[in-house]
Formats: sequence, structure tokens, C-alpha cells
Amino acid sequence: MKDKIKARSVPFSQTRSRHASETAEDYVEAVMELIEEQGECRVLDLARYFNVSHVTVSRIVKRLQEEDLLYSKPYKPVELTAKGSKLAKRVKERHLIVLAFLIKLGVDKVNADIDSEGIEHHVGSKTLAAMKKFLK
Amino acid sequence: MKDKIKARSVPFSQTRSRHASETAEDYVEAVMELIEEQGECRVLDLARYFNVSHVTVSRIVKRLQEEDLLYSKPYKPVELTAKGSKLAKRVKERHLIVLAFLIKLGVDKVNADIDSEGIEHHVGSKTLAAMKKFLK
DNA sequence: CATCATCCGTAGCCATTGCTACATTTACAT
DNA sequence: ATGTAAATGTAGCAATGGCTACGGATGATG
Repeated sequence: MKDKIKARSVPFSQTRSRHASETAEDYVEAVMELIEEQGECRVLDLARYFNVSHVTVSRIVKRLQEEDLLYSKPYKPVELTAKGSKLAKRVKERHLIVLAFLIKLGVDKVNADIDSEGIEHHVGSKTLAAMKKFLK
Repeated sequence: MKDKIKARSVPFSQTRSRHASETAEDYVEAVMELIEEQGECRVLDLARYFNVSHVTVSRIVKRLQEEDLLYSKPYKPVELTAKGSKLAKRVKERHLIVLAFLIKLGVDKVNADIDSEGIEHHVGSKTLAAMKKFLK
């Protein structure tokens, strides 16, 4: 009987690393956006963007440097590495597709904004392709 | 200039509690499903379902008891409280809608299964309504 | 009713992401 | 050149959710 228990498609074993990856995606996307909008991205800019303390940002930036996604010297602006930039572009494109998709589906802009930020991380390539097709 | 920084729609300040809520939703849904399928839900059933150790399950079940979502005596099956049961029904219905939506959108069942489990937690009432409409 | 396998709880470790409080660096203005 | 405000780093705490190792409870079986 017990062997009939179906495991989830996405094992919880990956919960922590999945969350860490989502953070990485959010941060590279934010860094790219802030650099585009105002030329540089400081720790405090990210803190304001995410509504967290600068301490939280500082620690996460440090971790993402070790993952070769971000780069910065102490007290200096945060920059994207080549790897981070590549990820950021992919994430932003996916985000825009999800957002446009929700709006075309009939969701108002405010809720489409909110939901797309949560949904984007869980949209696999197949689902993304289906959304793109729907948009055409 | 700095005041032009747009905060995210979903503040990161809520990240931890949001994750905790997602866990709660996943657990009540799993408990309901396991009880339906095999009459009762044990800690080890949940551990197998989520692919985590029984220790992780045990601690989360304890927390969800304090939140009045689950109920169980030591070494006894896990049950849903009235509050937990209500939440579980809501979560399951939303999950099924998201899954059906992805399939109708053209995503294959395997990927629809995977993505729906991640997406469901981020589908607000407006987006859910739009998905329901699309299904008709 | 004694034994043993299975189930479950506890102790204690780590990583992630929040926080406040305090220290340090930078940069600008006088 | 010096002082000060703003920006950033560091120390250390909490909550959540992973884990292994160990021990106690339960229940089935002889």
C-alpha cells in the first residue's frame, strides 16, 4: 500500500536550493534593471528594490559573487559577470513573456505584475513555449 | 534619482513567511490526498511524498499544529483540523485548475504536473478567475 | 507476553534569509 | 584638510527547512 504513494513531481529535497536559485534570478534581474535605469547598482538600491535591509542584500551579493553571477569590490557598485548577465537576460525575457501572457489572458496589470513575479520562476521551457504561442 | 527605484510588487520582506505559507499549503493538500487514498496519513507517508526525511516532516507538522491546520497525537496519524481541511480544499481546487489550464494551453502532462506545483502558490484570485474563464 | 521491525521524536548540525546594532569606508562640503 | 552624512560591512540573533544519529513507542507475530 505504502509503495503506492506518489512522490511529488518536484521533490521537496530541492526546496532550499530551489529557493536559493530563485533569489539568484531575482537579484541578477534587479541588478540589470537598476544599471539600465540609473547607470549603476548599489547595495542600498537593491535593498530599496526588494524592501529588505542592506544587510540582507550584502550577504546575498556576497554569495552570488561566489557563484560568479555578480561582481563588486567593497563599498563599490554591484556589477554583473558575463554569467550573471546571461542569466539576467534569460530571466528578464521569461518574466516579460509571463507578464504579457497574464495580461493577454485578461488579468489586470496590477495583479499580472504581482503574480508574474511569483510564477516566472516555475515556468519551464515547455510552458514558456506554450505561452509564447498563445501570445501570437 | 534614488526615489525612482520601483519596489517589487511582492516585497522580499515577505519571502520567508511566504515560503512558510507555501509549505503549509503543500502539507494540508498532501494530508488530504493521502487520507483520501489510503485512509490515514502518517509522518512517513508525508516523508515519502515529499522526498524528505521524517524529521523534517515531524518538525513541520508540529508547526502546522500550532497554526491550527493539522492535528495529531505523538505516534499517531496526522489529521486535518477544520481550518486545515478548508485550506486544503481551496488549495487542491486551485491546483487542479492550474494543471488543467496548462494542459489546455498545450503543455504535456509531465511538464504541466511539474510546473503547476510551483505555479499554484502564486496564482492570485484574479489570475485564477482568468484561467477558469479560459477553460470554458 | 516477549521480541522485533517499523514508526516517530529529540538532539544537534548546516544553509538561507530576515533583523538590529555597531563599526568602517567613502565622498562631499566647508 | 577635516569633518560629517551616507553607504557598506560585520557581529550576532531568530525562523524555516534540510540532514544524520540515536532512542523511545507501537504494534504485530511467535
